[in-house]
Amino acid sequence: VPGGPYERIYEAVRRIPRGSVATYGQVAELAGLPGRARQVGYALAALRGGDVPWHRVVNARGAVSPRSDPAFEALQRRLLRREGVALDRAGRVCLARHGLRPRRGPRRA
DNA sequence: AGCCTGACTCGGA
DNA sequence: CTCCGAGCCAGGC
Repeated sequence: VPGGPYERIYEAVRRIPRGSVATYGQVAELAGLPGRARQVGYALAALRGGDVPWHRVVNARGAVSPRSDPAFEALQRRLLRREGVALDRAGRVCLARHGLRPRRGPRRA
């Protein structure tokens, strides 16, 4: 739905740099919807392809949120890895390294 | 209208 | 570390 409230969320997700990830809460804030992390998940669930890098969104623990179809979880991890995002043994993203950070660049030598 | 569900998060036990 | 409860919003019945 173009122009709908979801567009702001999608727009925020598009702003996540390649090789970085953001939490649902951060996306909500970037979209101007503080405290509505859940709505972000809902909006992303409504995605049907398109140019939204949904795989760069993870939960506050840095883990890929469980979803109805586990196949997508694997896909998300694969897409992240393809972008150079490191995942630990527990399958969690190193937020300290790839987490969206206003202060410190995501990419650091 | 109410009730249930879901890609969430936080604080407390 | 894990489990629970409360707050959160949109949709479907």
